[in-house]
Amino acid sequence: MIRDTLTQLLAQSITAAGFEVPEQLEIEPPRDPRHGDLATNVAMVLASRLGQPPRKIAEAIVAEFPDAAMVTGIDVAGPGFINFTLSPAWLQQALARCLAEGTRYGCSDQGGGERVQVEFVSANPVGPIHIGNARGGPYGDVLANLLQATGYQVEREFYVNDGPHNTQAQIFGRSLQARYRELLGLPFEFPEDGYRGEYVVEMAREIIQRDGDKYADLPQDEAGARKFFEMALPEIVAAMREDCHALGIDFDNWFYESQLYETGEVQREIERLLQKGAAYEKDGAIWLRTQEYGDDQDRVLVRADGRPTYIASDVAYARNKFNRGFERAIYVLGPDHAGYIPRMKAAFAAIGIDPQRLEILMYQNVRLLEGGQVLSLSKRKGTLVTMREIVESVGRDAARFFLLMRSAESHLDFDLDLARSESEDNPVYYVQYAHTRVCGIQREAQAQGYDPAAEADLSLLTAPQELALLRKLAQYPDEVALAAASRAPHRLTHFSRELAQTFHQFYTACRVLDKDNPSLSAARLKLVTGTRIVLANLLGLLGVSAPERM
RNA sequence: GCGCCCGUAGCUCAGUGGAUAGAGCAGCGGCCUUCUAAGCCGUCGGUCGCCCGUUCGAAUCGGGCCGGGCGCGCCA
Repeated sequence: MIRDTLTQLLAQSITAAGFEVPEQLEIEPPRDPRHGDLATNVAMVLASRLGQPPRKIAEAIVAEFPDAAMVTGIDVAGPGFINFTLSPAWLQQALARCLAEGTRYGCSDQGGGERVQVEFVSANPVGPIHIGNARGGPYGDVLANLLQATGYQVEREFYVNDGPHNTQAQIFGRSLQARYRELLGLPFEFPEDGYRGEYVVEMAREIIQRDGDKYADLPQDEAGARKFFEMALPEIVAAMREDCHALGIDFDNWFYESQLYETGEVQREIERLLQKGAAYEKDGAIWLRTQEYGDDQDRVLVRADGRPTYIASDVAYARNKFNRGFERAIYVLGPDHAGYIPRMKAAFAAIGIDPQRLEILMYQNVRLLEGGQVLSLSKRKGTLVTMREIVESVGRDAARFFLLMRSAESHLDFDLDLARSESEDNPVYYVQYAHTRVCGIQREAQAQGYDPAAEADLSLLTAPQELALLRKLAQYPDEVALAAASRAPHRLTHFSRELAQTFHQFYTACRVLDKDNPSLSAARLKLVTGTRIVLANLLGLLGVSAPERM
């Protein structure tokens, strides 16, 4: 990559100028493109250590900088920045590389084949996936795509909280049983904090259609509720799978919490913790010493009535993940799990899992806007907006793009009207339209008899808009690497808009197919093909379609 | 009360300790005889919530305050 090569050359010239190379040598694209393609602050860093004027140091370094074909200009600017301008020759070479690598352009092997599991969505199996969980879907999915593209072996996992002691499953089972009895005209009691969504009534109706009043005699207690939950579970999981699929998300593995109980892993983990002294008994319950590892208090592992809490199965689950050979486990969690993070980190430290191998990423809430109003959502009233409804309302492409536009730690306003609008305002169309225009040019070129495989003289690409587009294409691999490393899929949506904009500007300024200038046309066609490759790769990472016509 | 996240243009948000803080939308004014105008160009718009500190340099790091969101169960 550009940066690596330049970093080496820079280090050489720093040494040649008689300075010590700082351990962190930073070369970054400056915010203002007028300051060149890449810039370093190394002279200022050295200046404060040596007590010399930064510009003087910068000039000494620049004087030692070897001639390199890739760089056309090196300037000392501002307080002491060294700015590099990449030569058109280098940019043209980057395009050649892009054309050669095709769908692989932008990929790297920095992950070194490390096995990573990304667990995301993992909504409680008590109903459809709603918008609160939905944001984690595209986020986890695109993060997984990014890691794959940068050389990791990635597995996507959905954790199904169907454990026998899950309180939410209990409440859901009781709600379903109540609806079932209600429909049959039997006496029933609807739980106070029960699930009031219409889907629960429909599920009860389906059970009656299938099995009639077969379950009328089941007691209205924990066991009865559990039975109803288990009856509904396959259907709920199937629906969640379909909902995710509709958003373009397909998990490699659906892991069931109940499995951890069936295999005895939860029990074994509890015993191991007691033996190690990481857990202790108090007030009839078993507590995990998470406070020693930074939690604000110890946490109950096993309730006084003998039933383990979710922490017990989560700890067993974490060990299970690493036993399956993953070197790194990434958790993508919603904002309601904020308090869970220190707790789980402490728990994992207590069981001896290297916290370095465990990453917990959190995203913030989504607010839905429609007609300029914030939609108020309530689980109690059953007015949750589901992921399925979003996809059906705005389409998969817009749903994914909009959910990915903001950084995860920032609250997200999802404007349904804007996402639905097939207009210039919609950023998804802006990007897709660039791809469509590329395809239009290629169609026209084919009709006019251009040979897409023909050699072209890329050195003819020197117009400002051509160079700007070349720069953008050359920048792409660094951008993918950065988005992956900083776990920031939203960078891709921003980059895709920038690339689309640069292309639209090129399109407006530079006529590609010109009968009077066949060699320039051939070169521009290569640039257009490169743009198509990067747009398609980018949209592919985002899981958004790249249409040939709109 | 404690913890996590956020506070940047009228709105929604980018911004890796660097240079004159950016984009989209909204507003105003232009551009279709040519590969799709779902596009392009110009213009207006800022005490980066406030204060103090660290630094050669702070929207960015630290402390304190103010404002908003979320979380603080032997629920998950």
